[in-house]
Amino acid sequence: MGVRDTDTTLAGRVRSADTDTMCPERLVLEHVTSRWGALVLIALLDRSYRFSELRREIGTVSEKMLAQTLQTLERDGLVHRDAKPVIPPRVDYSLTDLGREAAEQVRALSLWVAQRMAAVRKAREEYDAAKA
Amino acid sequence: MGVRDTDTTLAGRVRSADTDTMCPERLVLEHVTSRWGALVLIALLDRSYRFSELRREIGTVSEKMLAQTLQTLERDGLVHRDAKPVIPPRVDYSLTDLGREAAEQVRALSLWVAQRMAAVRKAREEYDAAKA
DNA sequence: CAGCATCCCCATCGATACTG
DNA sequence: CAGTATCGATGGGGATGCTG
Repeated sequence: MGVRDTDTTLAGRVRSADTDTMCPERLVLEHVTSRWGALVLIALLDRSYRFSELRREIGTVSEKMLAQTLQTLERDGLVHRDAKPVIPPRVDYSLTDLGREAAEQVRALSLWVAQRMAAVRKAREEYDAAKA
Repeated sequence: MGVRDTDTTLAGRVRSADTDTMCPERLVLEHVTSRWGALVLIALLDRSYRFSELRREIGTVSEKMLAQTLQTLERDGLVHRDAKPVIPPRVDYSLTDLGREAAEQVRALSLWVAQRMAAVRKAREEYDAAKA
């Protein structure tokens, strides 16, 4: 998940020039369904979180990826960042109205996957069996 | 994403997947929201497609990635592959009932993104302006 | 036509160290 | 506490060539 779209590398220029394959809608879809993006959005549906709280809640995300994910979601207007001017620093993250809409969609999709997981597993077994 | 009673949120599920790569739910979510997976599912909502038709319809997908995507979706029980024993080969791809459910979720998410794209763009401009 | 096999680049992500 | 900076390896995926 790229934080900046103004990247001047060769790959970046090629990609941003190719609006057919990497349309902006696709990028947003990627931001909300990406590994950490989805987990962050779903977590924030419950309540707001501080940075480290979120990190513990998700459990396996690196500091770097969490920061990057939150910045991307904030830039898209899905997450609100509230940095309080205190020592030690305290930053609260919450969903915007837009972000709540996105998070609910993502949660619905996640719940669907969970509900249908048994069917998927069965399909896989049959597929693998038919191959052998 | 599945919620076990002993673990109300996300951390435990991801953590328990450390033995492998990630939890199976996450993998399925990735299959249906991946770049080519989402496009394939949405295309197949309209009608069944032959391999090359699908390739032209999506426009920028490589042969390799389309084949790979279709196999993954077929293995998950979302896509049905109908290979007719004729020369030259003819293979039709269509959605299973399970796949149709997934495709509708993905389409809903895509439509939401499209609808809210203006708001996202505005949020980005404000974010970028505030940074400069 | 509908793929599979191979090579290889480089973007993504984890790990580590550092800072206000 | 809440990040930023840097580096290395891992693997996704495009390009190409071949097959039934």
